[in-house]
Amino acid sequence: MQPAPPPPRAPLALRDRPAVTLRQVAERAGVSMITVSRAINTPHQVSERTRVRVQEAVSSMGYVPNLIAGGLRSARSHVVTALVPTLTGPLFGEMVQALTDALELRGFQVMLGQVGYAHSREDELLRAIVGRRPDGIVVTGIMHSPEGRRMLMASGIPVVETWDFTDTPIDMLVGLRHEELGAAVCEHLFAKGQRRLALLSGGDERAARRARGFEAAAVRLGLHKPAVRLGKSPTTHADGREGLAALLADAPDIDAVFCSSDMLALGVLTEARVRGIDVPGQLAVVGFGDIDFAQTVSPSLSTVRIDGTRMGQTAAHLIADRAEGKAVEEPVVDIGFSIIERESA
Amino acid sequence: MQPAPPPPRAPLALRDRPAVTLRQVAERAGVSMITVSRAINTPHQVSERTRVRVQEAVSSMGYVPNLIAGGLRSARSHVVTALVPTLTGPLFGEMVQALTDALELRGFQVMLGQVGYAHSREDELLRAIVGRRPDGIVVTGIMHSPEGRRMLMASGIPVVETWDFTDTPIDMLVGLRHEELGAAVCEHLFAKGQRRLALLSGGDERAARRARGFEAAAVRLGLHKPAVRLGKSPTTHADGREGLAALLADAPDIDAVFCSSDMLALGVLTEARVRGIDVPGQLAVVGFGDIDFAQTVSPSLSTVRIDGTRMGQTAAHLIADRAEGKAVEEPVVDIGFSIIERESA
DNA sequence: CTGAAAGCGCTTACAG
DNA sequence: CTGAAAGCGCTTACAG
Repeated sequence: MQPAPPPPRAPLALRDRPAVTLRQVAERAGVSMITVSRAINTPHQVSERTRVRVQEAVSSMGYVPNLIAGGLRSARSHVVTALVPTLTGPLFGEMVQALTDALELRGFQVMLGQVGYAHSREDELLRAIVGRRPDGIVVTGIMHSPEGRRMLMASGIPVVETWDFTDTPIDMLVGLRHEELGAAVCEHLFAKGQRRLALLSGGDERAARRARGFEAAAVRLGLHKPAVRLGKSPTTHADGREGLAALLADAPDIDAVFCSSDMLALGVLTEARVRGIDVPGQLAVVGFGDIDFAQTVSPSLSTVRIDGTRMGQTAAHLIADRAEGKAVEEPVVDIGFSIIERESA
Repeated sequence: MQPAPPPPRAPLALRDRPAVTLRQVAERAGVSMITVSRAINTPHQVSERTRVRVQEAVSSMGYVPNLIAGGLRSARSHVVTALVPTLTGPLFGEMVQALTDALELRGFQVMLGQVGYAHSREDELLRAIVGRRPDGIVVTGIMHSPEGRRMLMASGIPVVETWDFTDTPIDMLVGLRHEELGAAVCEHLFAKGQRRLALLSGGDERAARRARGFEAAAVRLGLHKPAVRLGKSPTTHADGREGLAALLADAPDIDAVFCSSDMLALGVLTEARVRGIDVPGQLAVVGFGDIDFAQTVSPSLSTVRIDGTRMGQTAAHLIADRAEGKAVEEPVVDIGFSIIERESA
C-alpha cells in the first residue's frame, strides 16, 4: 500500500472544519461522553430524558460517530471485506449481493476489494486489508500464495474461501468441485448423443479445473480427446466467435462445445448462426454461469448454474458466527451445481 | 448433484492469538515504538543498522501494522470509498478499475460499497461510510437526498459525484449531460432517415434523463412523439425482448428504438430476428454503454460510449489532490460521450 | 538518528 | 441510571 514517496500531508485546517466529536456532543447535552455513547449504541441503558437530550444534540450538531475510533477500542470493526476478481462479470454479483444483505441483517457492512484476475498484487492488497482488521474476509476462489495464506492464518481473522474447493482451506469454505462439474457436463453431452466434443475456455484457474474434469470424463467414456482452445479471463463475446472459428478450423467435425462462460457461449452462438451452423442440430453448446440472457437468447442456452445466493448467505453466516464467537458446526460446505438444460444442448 | 462429504479441516495452529503489535516488535528489536514506526514508514529517517534489525523482527513475527490505529492518530486513512449501484452491470467496471489503479499509484486503497438502485438505504450506508472517515468518497450518480448531501458536506471529506451532471454538486464532479446524449441519439437517427422513433428504457434516473432529451429532440425535429416503454433497472435481455414486443403491439410502424442499455438492445435484436424483422433495414437499434458484445454481435450494435477510464482517472486525481491539500483547478468536468455507429443504426 | 510523552475518538471495566 | 479513568495501537510534536 504505502509506496516510497512520503505523501505530502494535508494541513488539517484545509478540511472545512474538523468533524464533530463525542466530547462536543457531551458538552452540549450536559452529560458525560460515555452517556452519549450509551444513548446512541444501547439506548435502553439510559433514561428517556437523557436519551432525548442527547438525540437533540446529535442531530443539531450533525454528529456522525467515528466508527474507526470505536472499533479500535472494542476490537470489532463490523466490517467484512470481500475480495472479488473483477467487477466486469455478472457472475459474482449475485453472491456479493446475498453476502451483503445477510451480513447487514447481522450488523456488518461489506466492503469490496478488487483483485483482478492477476495474482501479482494480491499479497499487497491483502496486507492493506488485514491491516484494517476487518471482522471477516471473504475470498473469491482459493488463496494459493503461501505468503497470503500465512498472513491470513496469522491474522486470526475469520476467512471464508468461496467458488472453489480444496482439502486445505485456510479457515472456512463454501464452494464447489469444478472437476466434477466439467465431468458432469461431458456426461450430459454424451447422453445427448454428442461424440466429438470441444472445449472453449478462459484462463482462470477454476475454468482450467472444469476443463480437466471434462477431458478426463471424455477419456473415461471412450470418446476422442476433446478439441481444446484456451484463452484468457475475463472472457468476451469476441473470444467466443474467434474461438469457434479456430476450433472448426482445427476440427471441423466437432458436434458439441463446452464454454467456460455464458458470454463465450453467446459468442459461439453468434458465430454459428453467421456460418449457418444449426444449434443444437449440428452443434450443441453449453455455457457456464446462467447469467441474464441465457434463458432468453435464441436458441436458449444450456448452461451450468451455481447458486450464488446460497453461497453468499452461507458465507455470511459462517463469518458472522465466527466473529460473534459462536461455534461453527460445518465450516466446509460444498454447494454443488446444476446443469440447466435448454435448447442449445 | 450430491455434494461429497467434507474433508477434515486444516489445523489452525496460528489462529486465535491476538495480532502482533508495534510494541512487541519494538521489544524484540530492542528499540522504541516510534523507531519501528519510522523504519517501516519513513526508512530514510533511520540508520541502516536499525532498519535491518527492525525488518528482521517484523518478518519473523509476521507483523502487519494496524492501519486503523495509525489512521486514527494521523487523520489520514488512505482509503477512498466508491459507492456503486450494482455489481451486476459491466457499465461501472471500467470506471472503478481506472479509479482503483490511479489511486493506488497515489497511495490510496479503494473500497467499494454497494448501494443498489434503490435509494432507501442510501443514507444508512452513507452514515456507515462517513463514520469510517475515508480520505475521499466517489459517488455514482448525483446525490439527491438532502440528509445525505448535508452529511457529506458537513463531513469535510472530499467528494466526487460521477456519471451525471448538476449545477449544484456537493463538492466535485466528473460526469456528462444525459439529456444532451438523448438528444444526440435522436438527431443521429433522424439523420439516418428514421422517422417513427421508439424508446425502451430502464427506470433509473440517468436513463430517464436520456429519455427526456430524446423525446424533446423528436418534438423539435417535428417528429411524432416517440413510442415509449419504461421498465426498471437493472435492465435485462428478457426486458429487451418483451419491450420490443410491447412497442410493436402499440405502434407497429416504428422504425427505430433507442435502448437505455446494451443488454436491452441485445434483447431487442434477438426479438427482431425471431420475428423476421430486418435490422437495420426495417428497424434501427441503438444501445447504451458499448459493452463487450456490442461490437461483435450480428448485426453489430450501434451504441453510445462513455469513457469510463477517463472518468475514473479524473475522479482519482481530484480526490487525491484534495486529500493532499493541493488546489483543484477544475472541480467540475464534463467528459461527454460518443455515438458509436455500427450496423444496427 | 532516537525516544518519552501526549493524544487521535472512542469503548471497556469499574465504581457509585 | 451515570461517570472518571484507563486503554485500543498507532503517530505527532517535541526534545535531545
